[in-house]
Amino acid sequence: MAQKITLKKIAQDLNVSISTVSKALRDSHEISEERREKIKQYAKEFNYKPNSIALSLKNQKTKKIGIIIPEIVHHFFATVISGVERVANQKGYQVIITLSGESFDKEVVNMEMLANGSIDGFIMSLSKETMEKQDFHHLREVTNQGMPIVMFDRVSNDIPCDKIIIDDVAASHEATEFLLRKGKNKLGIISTVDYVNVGRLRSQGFSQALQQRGFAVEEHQFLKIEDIDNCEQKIEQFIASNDFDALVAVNELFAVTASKAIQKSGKKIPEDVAIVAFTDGILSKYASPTLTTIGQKGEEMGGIAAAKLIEKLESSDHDTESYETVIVKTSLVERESTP
Amino acid sequence: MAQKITLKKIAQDLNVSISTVSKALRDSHEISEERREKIKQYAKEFNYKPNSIALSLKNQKTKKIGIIIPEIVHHFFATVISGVERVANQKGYQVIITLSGESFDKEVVNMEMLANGSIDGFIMSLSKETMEKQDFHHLREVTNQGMPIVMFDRVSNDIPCDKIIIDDVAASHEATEFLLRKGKNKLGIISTVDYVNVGRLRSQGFSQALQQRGFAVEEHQFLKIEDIDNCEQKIEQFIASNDFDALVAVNELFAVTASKAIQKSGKKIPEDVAIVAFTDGILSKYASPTLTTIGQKGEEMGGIAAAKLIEKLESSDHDTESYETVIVKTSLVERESTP
DNA sequence: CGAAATGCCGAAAACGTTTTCGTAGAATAT
DNA sequence: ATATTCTACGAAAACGTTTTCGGCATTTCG
Repeated sequence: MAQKITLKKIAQDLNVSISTVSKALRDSHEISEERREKIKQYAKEFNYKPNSIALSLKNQKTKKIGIIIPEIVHHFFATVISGVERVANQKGYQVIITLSGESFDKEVVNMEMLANGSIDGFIMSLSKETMEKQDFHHLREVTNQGMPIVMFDRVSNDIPCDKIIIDDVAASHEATEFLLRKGKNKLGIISTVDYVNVGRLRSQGFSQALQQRGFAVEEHQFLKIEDIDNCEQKIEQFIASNDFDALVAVNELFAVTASKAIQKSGKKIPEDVAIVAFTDGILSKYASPTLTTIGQKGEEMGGIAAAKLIEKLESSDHDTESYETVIVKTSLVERESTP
Repeated sequence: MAQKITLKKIAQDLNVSISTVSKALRDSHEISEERREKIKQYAKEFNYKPNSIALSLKNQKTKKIGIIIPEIVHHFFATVISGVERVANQKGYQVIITLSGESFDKEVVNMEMLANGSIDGFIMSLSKETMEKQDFHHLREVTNQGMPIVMFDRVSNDIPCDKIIIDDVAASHEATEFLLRKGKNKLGIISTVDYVNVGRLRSQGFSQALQQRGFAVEEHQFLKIEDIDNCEQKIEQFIASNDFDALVAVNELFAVTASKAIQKSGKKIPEDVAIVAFTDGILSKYASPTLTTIGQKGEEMGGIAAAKLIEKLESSDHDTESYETVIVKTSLVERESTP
C-alpha cells in the first residue's frame, strides 16, 4: 500500500528542500535543531530508510560481495558460504550467491552478470569444467577492470589474486603417515581425475608419504574417479582386486561408499581396513562406523576469504598490488574408522 | 587498470551525445546505420556492459530476489536455494542470500537491509526464534510497502502471502500408515518441540494414523527434542525405556542417531525396529542401513517459490491481491530401514 | 517554389542519494 | 552606519541509464 518513502517526499510534505532533509537526517549542524528534530521524527514515523541502490550509484560501491561456487548442496561449500556471510555481515556487506553447477559457461555468465556493478568483489571456487579447460579469460577481464577476486579451494595459479587453500599435499601426507604409523602398510587412495587440483595434489601427498617411508608406489594403488554419480562399481572393484589394509579417500562420499563395500565383503573396519577421508562433513560424523577425517575448515576459509576481500576493497585502492595465498591448517579428526 | 567504461565515455570518445550512444546500442532506427555500427563496434571492443545499478535505479527494479533462511548448512535449505537459483536465473533474476542463524534479531536486520531497494521480493523460511515469539512485524512492514513475500516450509498464517509447504500431517500420516501396513504396531515418534510447526504437525499426523487404525496414542510414544546438538542421550533413553518396533523421525539426524542407538543395543533394523525419516537428504542415502524417508522435494519447493514470486513481480502489480498456498506432494522413498 | 514529411541527432528529465557551493538575512564587530 | 562573520537553508551536480521531446536539415509532395 504505502509506497516506499523517499527524501523527496519528506521534503515536499515538510515544505523544505531535499538537501535540508538529507542533512537533517545525517545530523548536520547546518540545520537548526528545531527543523532537524521535526524532520527526524517525521522520517522515523514513516520508517524512512535510504535507498541502497541510489547510494550504490552515488558512492560507486555496492557493499555487496559476489560468490560463485560449483554447488551449494556440497556441505563444504555451504560451510564456506556460512563463514563468508558471517564476516561480511559483520562488516556491513551483503552476499550474493550464484552457482556454476560445475559448468564453465554458467560460471562465465554469472560472472559477467555480477561484474556489471552489482558487486564490489568476488569470492569464488572454480567449476570442474573451468579447471579442465584452463580458460580463465573471464577472471582476467574482471581483474583488469580493477575488481578484486579472492579464490578458495579450487584456484588457478594463472590469476593474480588472493587465494585461500589448504595444503593438500601436506594434509594427504599427514593422513597417509598417520595410517602408516598405525601399522598399516598396504595402502590405496580413492581420488579424482588429475585435472581437479585437489585430486592430483592429494595423490601426490599420498605418494610422498609412502616413498619417504621406503614403500613402493604402484599404479594399482590409485583409483581416479571422474563421475561421482557412478562411483560404486569402480570402488567395489578397486577394493576387491587389491588387498588393502588402509584407504585414503579424497572426499566423504568415496569414503562412505568404500566403507560399505568393505563391510559387505565381510571385512572389519578399522581392524582389517582403516579409512581416512578428506572433508569433515556431516556424513563422516554419522556414518557407521564414523570416519576419521581431514577437517577442511570451510567456515574458517570463508571467513578469511571475506576478510581478505573486504580489506582489499577498503584499502586506499591500488596503492600496492600484492597478493597473498593463505594456507589454512587442516586438522585430523580421529573417529572409529582408524585404530 | 582500465576503468569500467560507460556511455558517457563512449560518447566523449566518439564525439556524439550520450543519448545517441544509448540508442545506437539498443539498435534504434533513429540513428544512422553508419554511426550505429561504429558505436556498437567501439562498445564491443571495450567490452561495454550497462551498469546494473543505474538500471535498477532507473527502472525501479533490481531483478534480484532476497532469500532469508535459518541455516545454509542444512541440506534441505541448500536444495531449496538450488531450486530458487535455477528458476530465478532462467528468468533473468539473481539471488541474494542471507542467513538468520535461527535468530529473530538477525532475521529482522537482514530483512531491513534487503528491503531498502536491494531486491524486488523475498523468499524465506522463518527462524526458530521467530516461530517461538510469533512476532512478524518485520514481515508486515515489508508487505505493507508493497514488496511481495513467498514463504516456504516454516510459514506463518498471520501473514498474507504465497506459501509453499508440504502437507506435514498427511505425510506423517502416510509414513505411519506405511509402518502399520508392514505389520508394526508399537510405534514411537522422535519430534521437535511444538512451536516448530513441522514438529507439531508431524506428531499430529502420527497420532491420526494410529487412531484411525484403532491404536491407543500415549504420551510415552512421543519424544520432543529442543536442542538438536545434544539429542543423543535423550534418544537413547527414549529407545531403551520403550519397546518400539518402529520409529518415525522428523529429520535425518534424529533418525540416524536412533538407528545407531538401536544397533548398539543389539537389535536389528528393520527386522526388530523399522525407521522412517523425514527429509530425504544425504545422510539417509549413505547411512547404514540406508533410511526410508519422506522426500521433501526441496529443489522443487524452491523452484515453485521462485516462479510464484516472479509471477507476482511481473504481473501488472496490484490489480488483484490473491495469495496461494501450494502444497507440494511428498514421496516415500523406500530403503533398507523398513521391511 | 512553398509546405509537409522524414531522417538524424542532442538536450533534458527521471530514478534517490550526498555534498559542494552560493546566498539571504541576521548578528556581530568596527 | 558600515563592514564582516555567522546561521540556515536551497540549488545543482554527480553517479549511469533510458526515453521523451524538440529541432535542424534534407527530402518528398502538391
